[in-house]
Amino acid sequence: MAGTAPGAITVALVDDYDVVVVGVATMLEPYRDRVVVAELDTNEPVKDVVDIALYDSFAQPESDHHEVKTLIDNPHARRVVMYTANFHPDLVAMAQDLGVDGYLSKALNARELVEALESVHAGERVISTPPSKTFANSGDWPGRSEGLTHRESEILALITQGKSNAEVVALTYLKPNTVKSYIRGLYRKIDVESRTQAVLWGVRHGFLPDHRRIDHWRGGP
Amino acid sequence: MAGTAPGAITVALVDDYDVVVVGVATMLEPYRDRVVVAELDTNEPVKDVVDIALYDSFAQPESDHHEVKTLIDNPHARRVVMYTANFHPDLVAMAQDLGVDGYLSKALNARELVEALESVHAGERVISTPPSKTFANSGDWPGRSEGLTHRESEILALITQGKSNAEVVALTYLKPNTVKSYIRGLYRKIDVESRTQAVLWGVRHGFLPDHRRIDHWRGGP
DNA sequence: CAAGGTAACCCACCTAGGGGGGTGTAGCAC
DNA sequence: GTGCTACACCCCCCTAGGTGGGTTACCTTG
Repeated sequence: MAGTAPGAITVALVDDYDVVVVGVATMLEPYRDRVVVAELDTNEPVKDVVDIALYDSFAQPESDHHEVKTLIDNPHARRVVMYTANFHPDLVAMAQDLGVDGYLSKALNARELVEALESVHAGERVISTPPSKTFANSGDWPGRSEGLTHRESEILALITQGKSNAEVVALTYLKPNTVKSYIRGLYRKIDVESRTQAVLWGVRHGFLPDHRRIDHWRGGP
Repeated sequence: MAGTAPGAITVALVDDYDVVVVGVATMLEPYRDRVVVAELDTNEPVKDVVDIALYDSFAQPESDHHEVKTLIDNPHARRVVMYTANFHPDLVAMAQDLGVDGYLSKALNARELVEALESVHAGERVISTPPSKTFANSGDWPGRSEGLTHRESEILALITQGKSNAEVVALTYLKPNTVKSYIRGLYRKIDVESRTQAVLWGVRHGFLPDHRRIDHWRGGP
């Protein structure tokens, strides 16, 4: 990262997909005097202590709170903030129980996100209100340029990881029929007629995780 | 390719999988004074005229005779020989109707293969007798080192190309139940529990075609 | 304001795919 | 010979996955 602004909040983006990480980083770029993305090179072990670890929930076992727990227990991150589009009550409750310092919506625009991060940094616990608006300005995700929505991409990512419908249901907190609807929709968009073909499309379009986000937070240096 | 032996038969190996091509080439290496693999760099267009194009049927639309037709029509190959493990009567008949100069079994060992190629080169039409022995000494195929049999690999390759069971049946001239048996067997061997996971295993283990074998035979220079 | 997109959900229906067993052949190794 | 494996085939059974229709609600855009 280029010259760290003195006094700026340092943030580590935690996500398995480089596109997503880069997307959020780009979104925050204009505010680099207030928020600096310190940990972008996600394949390197965590070197320094950051002010905030921003855990992006894209295509991730959202019910798997181990990862968030790992972050919270890790002294390299002073605060831990969830950054998600999913506001299922169970998820919000779980995150708060774990002790996250923020639960921020992907519907926030860059300015709002920066403000929320500053509040968290100041010691506040910030919980976004459930969104119900689109994530048009919330970074990037694989498949976006091909016309897939955030949700569709998320589900395709899970499928491309070899997950079954039942697993996708468990991970997204959606209903089985809803998951099926999304799958059908995305099949049409990417022009395939089976799950295996969708997986192949996925691996060719960056839907395989580029790394395991949490690895370098486990057993630090 | 190293120094071409004068008088040796030149052979082009036609297959989508580099491992397979390399495997056959290695098998023929000891006989380089009699048979020289001239077209190994499969991503290059066909430069010269070869004596024989050896069409390896691994994981290929075997019913799709367009490819063989393309070879036969191409002046860069003096003779066209099928090299296959599949001796379904329809396939043999089809190949002969198309006018192939040989239909050779993968069960042949290197010496036998060389002799057969020499016979073809001399003007004979050589049709191997149905094998009913294993292909232990017939080159290489993806997944071999992981303990998959030739058939299992072939079917996994087709699945990894996004084919349905019905398509695999059509392509291999096997019965639906047989295909299912193989699939179940290979799931156990590679330790997966769904088709999508098998596809992912496949892409990670070289089951995606490295190129389209027939491309450089179409519309030559 | 209407139209269009997105999100979340619902139902009934059907078949492809996967799980469990089984048969017989042949060749290879001991 | 006995055992082992590869190959090819068979049966029944069941559920995951895929298809074709919906609904409601919200927000954005023309």
